Amino acid sequence: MSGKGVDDVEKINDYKNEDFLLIKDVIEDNGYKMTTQRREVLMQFIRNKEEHLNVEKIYDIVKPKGIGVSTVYRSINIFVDLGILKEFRVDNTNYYELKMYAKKPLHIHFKCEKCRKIKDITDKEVIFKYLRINNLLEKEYNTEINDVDIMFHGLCSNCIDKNNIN
Amino acid sequence: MSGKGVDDVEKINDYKNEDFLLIKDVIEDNGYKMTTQRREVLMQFIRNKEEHLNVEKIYDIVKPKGIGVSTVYRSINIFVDLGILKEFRVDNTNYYELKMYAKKPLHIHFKCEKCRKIKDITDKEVIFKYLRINNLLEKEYNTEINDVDIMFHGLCSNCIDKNNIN
DNA sequence: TTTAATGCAAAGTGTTTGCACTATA
DNA sequence: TATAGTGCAAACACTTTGCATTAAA
Repeated sequence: MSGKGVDDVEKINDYKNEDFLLIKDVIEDNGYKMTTQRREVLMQFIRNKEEHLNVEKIYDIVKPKGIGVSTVYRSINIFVDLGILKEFRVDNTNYYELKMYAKKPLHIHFKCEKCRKIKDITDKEVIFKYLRINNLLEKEYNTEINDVDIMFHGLCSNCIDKNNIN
Repeated sequence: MSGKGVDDVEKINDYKNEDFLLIKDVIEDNGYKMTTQRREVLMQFIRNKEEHLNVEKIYDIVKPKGIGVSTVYRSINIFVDLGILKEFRVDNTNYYELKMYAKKPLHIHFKCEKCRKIKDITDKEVIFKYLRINNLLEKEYNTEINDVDIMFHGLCSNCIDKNNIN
C-alpha cells in the first residue's frame, strides 16, 4: 500500500512555504544541509512569527518527533550565526525570534514587570525616531551601528489599569 | 602590641566613603547586615565606577581575602534585588554596574563587534532624546516605563579606522 | 547572645561535546 | 556513497543550596 505519512505531508507543505524556502537557501548557501530536524525547529519560528520562543518550548514541541535537545541547541546556534534568528534574554532565559533580512534591525521589546509578558514594539513612528538617533550617533562618534536591542521594563496598559482599581 | 591590620585600615577608609555609606543604608534598611564580604564586593563597584564587572573578575579580586564564590553570587543577587546593581549580558556573560539612585535610569551600552569592548554611552543629548521617546511611548500606549536597556552592536571608531586602512 | 551570613562541597541548571549511528546531497 | 548531521550520555560552565561554623548587631 502506497501512501504518504503525516510527516511527508508536513514536509511537502513546508517546502511550499516562501519564508522557509528563502531561509533554506541561506542555510544551504553556507554549506549546511536542510535536515528534517532543522526544518522542524525552523518551522516553529515561521509558524509562530509573533511568538518569542525559547529552547524549552521548542524542545517540548519537537521531542515527540524524536528530536533531541542537542539538535535543538545546534540548530538554533547555526541559525543565530547565520543571522536567521535573533537572540535576546529576559529573566535568565534566552529567547529567539526570526530576524529575516532587515539590514539594520531594531529590536524593541517591552517586558511588563507585573504580568511578565513580553511584547514587541513595532510602532513605525517610534522605530523611525530611534533610527534617527542611530544616525546621529554614527555621525557624531564615527561608529557603525549594525544592530540595536532595546528592552523596556515597566507596566503595560493592562496592568496599569488594574493597579488603579485596587 | 596594639595596631591596626591592613584590613582594618581599609575598613575605616571604606566607612568614610560617601557612596558606600548611602548604599550601606539601603542594605541595612532592608534587614541585611553589612558584612566584611558584602563590603568588599560592593567596594569593587564603587572603586571602579566606570568598569563593567562580572562574577569572575570580582571573585578573582576577592578570593585572596578568603571570600567564597557563593558569597559573591549571594551578595550580587541581593544588590540586584535591592536595585543597587544593574545586570546586563554580553556574550553569554552577566556584567554588573552601579545603578545608584536615578529614578528613571537609561542604560546605553555599545558593544564593538571587532574589539569586543563594551562602552557606556553617556552623551547627554542622546539620553535626552531617548527620554523623549519614552515619554511618547508612555502617553501613546498608557504604559509606565521604569527602566530601559539599550544595546548597540557595531564597530567603534577605533575599529572603523583600522578597517579602512586594510 | 541570637540569628543572619559565610565557606565549602554537593546539587542544579542550561548548554556543549564525543562518539557510534543515520540520513542527506 | 561519502560526509554532515543526529541522538544519547557524559562533560561543562555557571549558579544555587544544605549544612555546620562564624560573626554581626
